[in-house]
Amino acid sequence: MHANHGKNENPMDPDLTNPSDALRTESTTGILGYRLRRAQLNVFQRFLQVFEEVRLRPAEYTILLLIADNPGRKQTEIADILSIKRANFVTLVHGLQDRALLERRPAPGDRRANALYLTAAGMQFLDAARARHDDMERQLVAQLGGEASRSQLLALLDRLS
Amino acid sequence: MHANHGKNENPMDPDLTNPSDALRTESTTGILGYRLRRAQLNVFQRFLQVFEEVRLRPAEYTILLLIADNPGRKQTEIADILSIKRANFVTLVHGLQDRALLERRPAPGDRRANALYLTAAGMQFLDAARARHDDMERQLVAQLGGEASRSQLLALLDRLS
DNA sequence: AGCCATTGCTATGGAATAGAACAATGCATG
DNA sequence: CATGCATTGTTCTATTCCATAGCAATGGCT
Repeated sequence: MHANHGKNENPMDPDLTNPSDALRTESTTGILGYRLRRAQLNVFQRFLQVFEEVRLRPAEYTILLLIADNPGRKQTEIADILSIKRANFVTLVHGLQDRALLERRPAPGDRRANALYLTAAGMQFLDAARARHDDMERQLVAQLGGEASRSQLLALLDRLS
Repeated sequence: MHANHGKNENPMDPDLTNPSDALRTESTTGILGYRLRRAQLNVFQRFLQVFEEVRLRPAEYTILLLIADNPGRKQTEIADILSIKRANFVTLVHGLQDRALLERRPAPGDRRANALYLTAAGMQFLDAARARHDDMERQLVAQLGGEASRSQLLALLDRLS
C-alpha cells in the first residue's frame, strides 16, 4: 500500500532546488501511532493551557467525572477504569482531597477500602470545569469539521482501544 | 483486565447498592482527548511489544526513518520535525550512534553542526524494522476495518495537529 | 485457625519532557 | 575586521508520568 522505501516519488524531480529545503516526511505521515501521538499531544497541550488557571490536569478531570457519576466507589474501581495503577492513583486522590474536592470515606462493609465522593465544592468545581471543557471540545469539533466528523473519529478510535 | 468475579450476585439482592456493578463511563467516552490518549497508548503499547526484541522505541524508529529519507541533515532539523527538544535529542542520537546505526559527521560549511547519516548496518536494521512495523500497521488497519477507515482516521487526526 | 487475595499505601526506578546555561562557531553590520 | 547577536550541540537539572515491588491491614474461604 504505502511501503515507500528510500527514493521514489518523482525521479524527474530530484530536489535540487534548495540546500536547506523542507525535509521529507512521507515516511512518518503514514504511521498511525505517530499521528495519534501528535494529535493527542496537541489536544492535551490545549487542555493544559485551558486548565492551567484552575490547576486541573487531564487525569484529575476524568477522576472527578467518574466519581461524580459513580459516588461511593472504591479507589481501585475508579483507578482500574482509567487504567491508572493503584500506586499512582493514591497521589492523585490525595491531591484532590487536599483541595477539598473529594472525600475518602470508609467503605461500608470493607474496612480496607475507601469510598470516594465529591464534596459540594468538588461538584461546583467540576461544573465549572465541565463548562470550560465543553468550550474546548466545541473548538475541537469545529476543527474536525463538525459533529459527524467527531463521532466518526470516536468510532475509529474505539476500534484501536 | 479481569473484571468482577461475578460471585457476589445473589438473586435475593439484585442491585440495591450494586456492590460490584459496572461503572458508568458515559462522561468520559465523549471526551476527544481521553479517547485519543487511550488509543494512542494502546498502539504504542503494541509497538513496544513488537519492537522490544530489537530494542527500538517509537521515537528512535521515526528518527531512523527521517534520517534515511533526509541524509546529511543537522540534528536540530531532525529534532525540530519530531518536536523533540535539542537537549533530549542528543541522548537519542548518541544511543543510536553507540549501536552503530547512524553516524554524526561534521557538517560541511558549519563546524558547529553534525550531519546525520545512517550506517550500512543502520539501513539494514531499518529495513527489518520497517517490515516489522508494516506488519503491525496491517494489523491496525484490519482492526480499523480497512484501508478506507485508515485514511479517514489519518485525515481526522490531521485536523487536530 | 490458616491461607490466600485484595486494598491502600510507600518507596523507588525508568522514561519522556522542559528549561537554563555554556563553549564553539556562524553571521551580520558598522 | 571587530563586535554583538544567533545558532548548534551539549550537559545538567527538575518535573511529570508510569511501572514494579513490597507491606500492613483486612476480607473471604475452607
